[in-house]
Amino acid sequence: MATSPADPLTLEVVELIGTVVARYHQEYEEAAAAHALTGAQARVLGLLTLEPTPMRKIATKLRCEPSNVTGIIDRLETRGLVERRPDPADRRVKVAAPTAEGLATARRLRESLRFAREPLGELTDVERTLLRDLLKRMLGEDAQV
Amino acid sequence: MATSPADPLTLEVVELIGTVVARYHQEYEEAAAAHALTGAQARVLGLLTLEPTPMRKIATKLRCEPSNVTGIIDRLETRGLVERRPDPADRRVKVAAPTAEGLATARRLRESLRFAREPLGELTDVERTLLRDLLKRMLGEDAQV
DNA sequence: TATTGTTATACTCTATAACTATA
DNA sequence: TATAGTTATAGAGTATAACAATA
Repeated sequence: MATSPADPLTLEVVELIGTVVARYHQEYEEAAAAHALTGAQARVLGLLTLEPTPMRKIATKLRCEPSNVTGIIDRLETRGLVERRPDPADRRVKVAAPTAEGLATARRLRESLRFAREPLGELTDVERTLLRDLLKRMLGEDAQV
Repeated sequence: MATSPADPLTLEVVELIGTVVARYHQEYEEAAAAHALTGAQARVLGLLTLEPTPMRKIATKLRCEPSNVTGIIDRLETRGLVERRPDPADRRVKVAAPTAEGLATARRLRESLRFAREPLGELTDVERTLLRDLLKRMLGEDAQV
């Protein structure tokens, strides 16, 4: 507690972060909608492009109940963007994996996410490095998604 | 376009911002849930504590359709946190305003939002000032919510 | 005629609980 | 027994379209 909750500087930074969060979300949803995806569908598809993932693990990463994942994958599968594969090692497990079309959609989606790339263009390399280090320290050692 | 999309430093900062966004949202939803509110309800209640607001204007600020606001205000009103007031100047307009209990709930909610206040405690005043200025430049002149 | 708010409808996301098939 | 995934159910947020009251 080095800082009082009412510290004006801290409150200003908190508000700025709130603005960043709002803008980020807005752009993400818009980019997803431009590909006829919901935000949740886009997030899951993005996850799967990193690595085909069992249903249960998707739920853990999304911090939601496993029953929700069933529906999201259902809808992505209906669209031909994802498929369920059996796990040879454990027949209870179903591994969700992107199709070729799913990979292509995810790539286009990623490229359309201008946010934080365009605004960062306003900064110099030195400033970006500074920002990176400040965010890292703010997030602590465990700064993984 | 001063920066290539593939610039590793930029990508790292984008990822860090993504982490901040994810953590911020998670904490916001948890804080809202701790007060038996959904995220949308908490956001609207927070808005109204700044200023009683016509339904239409709430929709604009939330960037959603006016029909959605009806439901959100309905639920807040049922809980006794918000009330609809007629606008003397235009009888079509209904102004949503927080009740005394709504104001108290909003204040407790605000105080429970530790995010970005606690992590910022890791930084010195100089660093916080630096972070503020970088975020401001990143967001541009129109850095309003 | 245009605008404000509401209703009706449909879809998605969400959690909870019960179910199945495996382990 | 325990675990992975699903189904059923209900509540909430969302958009669209049609509507009543008012401007």
